[in-house]
Amino acid sequence: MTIRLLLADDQDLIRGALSALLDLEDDFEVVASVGRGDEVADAAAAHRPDVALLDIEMPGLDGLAAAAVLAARVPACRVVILTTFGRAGYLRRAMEAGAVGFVVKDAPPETLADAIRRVVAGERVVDPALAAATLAAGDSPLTGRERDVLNATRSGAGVADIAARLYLSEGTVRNYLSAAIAKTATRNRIEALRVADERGWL
Amino acid sequence: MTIRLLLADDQDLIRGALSALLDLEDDFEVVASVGRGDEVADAAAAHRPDVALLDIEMPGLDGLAAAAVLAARVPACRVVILTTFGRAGYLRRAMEAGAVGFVVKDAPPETLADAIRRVVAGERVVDPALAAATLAAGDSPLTGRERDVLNATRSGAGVADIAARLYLSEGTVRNYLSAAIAKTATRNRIEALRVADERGWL
DNA sequence: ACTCGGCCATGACATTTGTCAGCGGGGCCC
DNA sequence: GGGCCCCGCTGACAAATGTCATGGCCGAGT
Repeated sequence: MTIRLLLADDQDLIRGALSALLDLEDDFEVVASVGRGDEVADAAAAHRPDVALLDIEMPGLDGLAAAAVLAARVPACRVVILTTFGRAGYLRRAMEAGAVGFVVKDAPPETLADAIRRVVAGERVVDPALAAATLAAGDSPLTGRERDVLNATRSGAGVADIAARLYLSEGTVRNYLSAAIAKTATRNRIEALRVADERGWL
Repeated sequence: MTIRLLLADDQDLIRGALSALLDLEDDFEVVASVGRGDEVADAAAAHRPDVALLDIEMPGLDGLAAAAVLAARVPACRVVILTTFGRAGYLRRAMEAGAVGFVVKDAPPETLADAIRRVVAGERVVDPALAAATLAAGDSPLTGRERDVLNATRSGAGVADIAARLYLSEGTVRNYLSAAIAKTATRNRIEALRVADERGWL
């Protein structure tokens, strides 16, 4: 019985290469391959893969969101997240989105095939080290608004810009920023953003 | 006549996948595969590849530096940079380092094989759009110190920290930062860092 | 009913950051 | 020698940022 796969990654070359790699295995068949998150669900509905391999960074819809849509629309299809970054927050969010596997791109090549087979067998597959890190990072102490404001900081915008974009007063924005800085135990917004990012508190 | 290839990418899975992809071509043979920049030159010396495919982000030595070393130690080996980011500065630096090809990872899969063959034939291969962007970005107007200070900003450190790290007065640091902000036509250090990054002014 | 927490805001304050003008020293090139 | 530019510094000022106290409005839980 061959395992039908869907591949989603925004980098064409990587997608092609992964496809080539997976095709080397006799029991795998790549039945669909897309480059945007918002094409995942349609492709899965059309081709009925057993497993969807989703990258996180994708245009349209990120892999985590795509996983959630997929779980709702094509529940028979198991989701494995395949990403560059073994960030704690990604893993947590992937699990919440219904993924059953999580593989980082610097794992040895056999890992992927192995993970796919185990997922099909009903197991959950996660790198143990990453799982530990995720637990260590704990839940995000940031409130929704604090997250919003921190995220808006990413572009380098000033308080005024953020306030405008979020329809808040400037003072409020500064307050949230201050709270975020306190909770991350840093000394300014950019450090706060960096550690919140690392901890997956986004 | 088969073309001998060396593959350097820090992500095992990607390296394996690319290897699989390239092996599909009858005239290619992957003779070496490494995961660190500082292993490139030795591997090339040992296996005498015709073409080295180097990723930029690598531990030990980045792909650009590795290209320079390779050009000096194994001049017969042509260098193709294979990277995620089609950033103007990368291309410029790649060319300065002696690379003859530059392929981005979201190019269509055939592009890579094509680029390799053309490089072997003596051509230079660069995405035209990227080449144009690189010319548009122009040479860096930043002075050495301005670069240093901007780079130190990356971690999110404040003026005082940067001054300490660079053995400068705080006022001087602020002046350089101000100059960098002016030259990038932005409004604060973090925007300045972002655009300088994009333009390859590092 | 009461409390707690998130949300949004204000005002006041200290600190940091960005800008500007100006100084001296050195290297390079005409 | 005289320009020119980079380097490094200072001092002064305006603007942005971070902190704190305080208040009101909600919804969820006890």
